[in-house]
Amino acid sequence: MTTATTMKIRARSSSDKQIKRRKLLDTALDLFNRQGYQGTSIEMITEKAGVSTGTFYLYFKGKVEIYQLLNFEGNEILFRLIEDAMSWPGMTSIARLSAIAGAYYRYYAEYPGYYKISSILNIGQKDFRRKSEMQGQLNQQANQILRLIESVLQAGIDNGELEPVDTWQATTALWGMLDGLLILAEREHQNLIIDACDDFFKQGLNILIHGLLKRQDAV
Amino acid sequence: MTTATTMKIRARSSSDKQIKRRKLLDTALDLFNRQGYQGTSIEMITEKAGVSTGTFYLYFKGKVEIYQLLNFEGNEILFRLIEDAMSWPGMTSIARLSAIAGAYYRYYAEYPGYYKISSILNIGQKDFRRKSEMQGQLNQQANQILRLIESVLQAGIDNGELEPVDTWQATTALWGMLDGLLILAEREHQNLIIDACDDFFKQGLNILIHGLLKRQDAV
Amino acid sequence: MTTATTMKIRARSSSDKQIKRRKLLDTALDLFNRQGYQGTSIEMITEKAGVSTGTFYLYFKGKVEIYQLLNFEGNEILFRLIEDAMSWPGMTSIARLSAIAGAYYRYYAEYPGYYKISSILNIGQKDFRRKSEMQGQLNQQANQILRLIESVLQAGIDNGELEPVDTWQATTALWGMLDGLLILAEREHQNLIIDACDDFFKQGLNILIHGLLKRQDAV
Amino acid sequence: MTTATTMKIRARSSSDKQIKRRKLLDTALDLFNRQGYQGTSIEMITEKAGVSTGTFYLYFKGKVEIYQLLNFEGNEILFRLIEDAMSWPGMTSIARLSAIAGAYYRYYAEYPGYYKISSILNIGQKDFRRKSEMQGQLNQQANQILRLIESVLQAGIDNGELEPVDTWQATTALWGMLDGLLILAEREHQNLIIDACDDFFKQGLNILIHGLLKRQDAV
DNA sequence: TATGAATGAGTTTTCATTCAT
DNA sequence: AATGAATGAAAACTCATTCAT
Repeated sequence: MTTATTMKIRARSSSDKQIKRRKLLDTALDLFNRQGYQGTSIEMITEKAGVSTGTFYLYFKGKVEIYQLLNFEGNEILFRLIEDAMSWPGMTSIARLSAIAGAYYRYYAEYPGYYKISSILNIGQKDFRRKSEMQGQLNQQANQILRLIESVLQAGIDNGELEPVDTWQATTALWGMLDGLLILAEREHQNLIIDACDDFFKQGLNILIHGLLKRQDAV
Repeated sequence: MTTATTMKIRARSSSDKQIKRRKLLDTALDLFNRQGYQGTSIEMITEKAGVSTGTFYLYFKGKVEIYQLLNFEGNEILFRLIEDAMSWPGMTSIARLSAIAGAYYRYYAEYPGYYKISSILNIGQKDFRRKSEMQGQLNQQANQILRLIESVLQAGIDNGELEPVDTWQATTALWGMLDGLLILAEREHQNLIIDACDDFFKQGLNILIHGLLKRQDAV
Repeated sequence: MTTATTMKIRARSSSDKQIKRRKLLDTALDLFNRQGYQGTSIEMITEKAGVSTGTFYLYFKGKVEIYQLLNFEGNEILFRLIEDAMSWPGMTSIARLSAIAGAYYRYYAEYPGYYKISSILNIGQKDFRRKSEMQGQLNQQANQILRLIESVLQAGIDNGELEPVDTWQATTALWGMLDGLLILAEREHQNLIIDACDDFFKQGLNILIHGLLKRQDAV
Repeated sequence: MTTATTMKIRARSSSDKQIKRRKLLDTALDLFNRQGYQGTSIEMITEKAGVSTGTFYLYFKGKVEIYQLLNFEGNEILFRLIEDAMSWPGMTSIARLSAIAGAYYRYYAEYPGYYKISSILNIGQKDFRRKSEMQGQLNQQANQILRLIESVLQAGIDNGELEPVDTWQATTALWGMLDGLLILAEREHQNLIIDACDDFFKQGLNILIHGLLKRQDAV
């Protein structure tokens, strides 16, 4: 029993395990962002996290799983940010939509690592052919968010703030636009065309919301 | 003695070579769409195209090159569609914007393969670190399109149709939104939530354009 | 539970690893000798060594590295043989030169594998263009040997045994001649012309040394 | 029959063929020197020589053959140089040996391309396993040269100029030494240690010949 | 639990040679 | 005689995953 000093400490308690697991997740997130999914090997992750290759497989089924778990986490963060932004009573629907957009932007700005792996990176679809149980969960999460927005739009229509549009269409439109703005922002940012991301996003949102306001003319 | 279109024919004339080249490009496009970039091997492409491995390298420098060439082609198609859509004299700026969006939608609907490899797929960034000569061209192409839109917006502002907004911001906003809509459409389409893509896209655009029209109120 | 020397054993201890590493080095040396550098593939080495392809890369960076390591080892053996041969006190310079030659011959005779890869084989220069860190070390080793000989010649001149010739020229001459003799011996040996290599080498050396002795007439 | 202007001219006459053949040989020699044997592809040779890939195989059986033919040519040149150097009547044996060495040096200095492919470059032996008919001829040539030297030594011994040594041993010794000197010269030349190759070679030869002169003492 | 050596299928790419034209 | 498109068997190297310890 004299190995204590040099050997790596085993995760005896459940919290030790959690710490190790977290470390692996964080390291993977960082590397997926920097090197891409394909460009990140398990060995890179484990080495940087200070564990052995084999240990990785004690915590995760494989490379795909850890990637999907990170996406899951990201979606949860985003969902919570959006919920928080909408939780103040007495907001108008427009203000709520604005808050949702703001939350998405915060997610993009404050959790770029999570944002980027879901939107920018993409995996050779082959990897996902089989293990799709979690993929289902991921889609569910995305849907939850959309449903939240839809409910806000519905409320806005109900109280006369907004035009009576098809709520699901308007929801996807809104979300798609926000998404598109961020993707473009990200893309152009790298090309140094956009510097003030913040403004860029607000301006886009502004135009969009005006389009939803009542008293608009048809094309 | 007509060789017709059967395989295993030696490409003697330059047009034979063009046909073979096209076959390879088309096959690659198909596979990139189905399996992703990383998930598609040279062998898959050549086997499906009915040529040997070596032949591939007779026509292309490597996997990266064929991928970039396909992107280039896609961008060209899109650019031409947009130009065509705008080429009618006597259109209002609003109508022109509408036409641009319509062209983008047509691109998405009629050339889904091209659309998908540029927007949906993404490559392990590593592969593109070095060979960036063509990458430069690709960025230029994307820019050309944005500049086109910007000029339309500017014209709309000049003739009083549109609010005097920052044209570059509005351009990126518009494009980003269109992009985002299509991405979402694509994503949701797979989940079978959206069936009438067409309507969905039009509705989104409608909302957007109203936001740009004059006489809008500020948030 | 002694694992003995059977294959397919996991190298747990560091000495196990050393054994496996050695096995790979020895196998490579053998194959380089028999098939040449280009004619030897990694697969040949690993198959003969009883490990998988991947294992090779666990121990060496690549084919070039293992080749250079073998050259390095060979040079070290030669250097040690020469040092040993000269280490007896009270030898005349002539005797020392003779001992050096003898050591070189021993190297040729007892470590033919090492001898051959450095002198006979040659690599497609392309492979060595870049990775030259070790190549530098290899050149240094070769130089060390030449400097050793030079010092012996200098001593011989200083004590009047030898003609006062340019020591560096004489050194390279001596070494080149030894080298040439062995190369010819090797070449002819394959053609079965020379059987008594030993004598052949001694005779050559004899002639050479007489040329260096004092009291010689000029041509 | 209107293709005359643009098409490449066919080798109608036998001399046309010879010219094309020579061009291929010369180009190959140049490239083998610069890129090494493995580093030179048939395509490189044909492109530089201005013919098509297929044409190469009209003139040569393959890559190995052209390499061996070049070696053959080189040996012939060397043999003729040596013959020429010895052809003057009334030379002493010592002078003849000196002349042979000079001829070898001239070969090295004036036909470096030929010299280098035979001594410095080497081929993965695998390539030579089968096609050894020509290899036999090459060995014969080398032998011819050695026999020539042997006859000179014999004459020198017969007329009392030289010690009565074993002529074959002395021959191989002499030749091996010359060879070794040039190899070292070449090697060190690249490392910039030797600048005056000429002197270096003469000095080595000088030492050697003195060793063969009569009235030498035994070791 | 934890390790990390071992695996081997899989990938991109090269090139001597062939053969239809 | 000449072409050059086509071939396909290598080759070097990678890496997710396994499993003996």
